[in-house]
Amino acid sequence: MDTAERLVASAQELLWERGYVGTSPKAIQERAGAGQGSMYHHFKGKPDLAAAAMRRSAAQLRAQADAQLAEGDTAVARVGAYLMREREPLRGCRVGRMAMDPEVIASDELREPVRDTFAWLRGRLADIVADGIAAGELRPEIDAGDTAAALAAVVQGGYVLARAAGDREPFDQAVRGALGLLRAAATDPAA
Amino acid sequence: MDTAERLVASAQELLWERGYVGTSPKAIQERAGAGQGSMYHHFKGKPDLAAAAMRRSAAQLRAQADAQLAEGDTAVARVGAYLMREREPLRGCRVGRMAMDPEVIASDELREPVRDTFAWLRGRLADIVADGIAAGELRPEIDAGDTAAALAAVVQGGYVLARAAGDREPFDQAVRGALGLLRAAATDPAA
DNA sequence: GTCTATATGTAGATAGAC
DNA sequence: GTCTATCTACATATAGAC
Repeated sequence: MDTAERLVASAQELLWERGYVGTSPKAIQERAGAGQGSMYHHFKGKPDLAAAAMRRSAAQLRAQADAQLAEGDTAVARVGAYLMREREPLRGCRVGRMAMDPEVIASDELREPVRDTFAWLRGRLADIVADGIAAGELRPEIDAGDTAAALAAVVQGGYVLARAAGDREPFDQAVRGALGLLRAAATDPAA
Repeated sequence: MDTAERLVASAQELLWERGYVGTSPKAIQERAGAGQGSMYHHFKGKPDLAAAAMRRSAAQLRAQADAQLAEGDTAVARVGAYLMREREPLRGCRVGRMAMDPEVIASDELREPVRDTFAWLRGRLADIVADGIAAGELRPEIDAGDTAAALAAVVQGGYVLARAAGDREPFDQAVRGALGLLRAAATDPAA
């Protein structure tokens, strides 16, 4: 891995752990084993490096989610594969975390990967729920877009609950609870 | 409002907007119209003032939620009153936001009000869902604790989605979606 | 490409006068 | 109780040598 790659990887880790405001160029350099001059040679400054790191994290998260959402043959199974995937709730979401940062939200360039990631995720989930309704698996009373937003929100909010508790259990409860509610919305809840 | 109160109120606002790491003592003083010496006279330092501000915000949030959760006579109505209450999704949750801050999570004193707030909220929601199941309003297949965690998570995650999008709509979709799923878990979904 | 030197501002606090 | 002075460290760069 060359220096520029190490800087991006270090920035990804630190942004995940400490957010944008809490991450200094110096800390990134130290973690990457690179000097000041080196960082400013490869990147224009902190916002530039952070944007590269966030685009990378967003792409990785999307690839991961894409694989999980393809697992299973029913809507409930596919959503379940996404919800129940192995996570580290106490670390939070490396993309969602950025949405709470005022400087990220204030900058179009920094907010873009975050916005696109969740817009894409909600769209994918909405398609799966809509397919489930069309196939007669899910009750037609539920709205596909609203349900998709709720499912995406449960994961993001689960991170908040787990970190607040200092314990992963609330996260696990939240995703189990969401899946339980989705099963209740099936035309045959016993399935 | 005396100086100490103004300092706490200013700290509450800034912690909400910028988080713990992003809030400086100087910024708090300026917003409160107080000098350095004044702040260090009333509080031991930034962590001490922040802890006071967070306890205040936690108490206010809890009082608000307590009122909403008492509205209505069925479980679905009470949860609905809580979910659909007027909020400002783009500002995020002033308590939940703190859970993403590494320095808050690392300090027992700072994390305490956040932990207690969500433990209390999940408990209240779980009681309401359990009552709904006991009354025959909600299907017994759903777990009260898991469902409560999912409902609390939807609100917190809704903030993330709205801020990511730069638009309140995903928040509104998420709470509507959660309520729709809860209605589907009613023994009489048409009600 | 990487290094060291330098610069300006802020973070977070202490000391002591008033 | 509040003010001003002072302090050490860090944030975020730029300049120019190697």
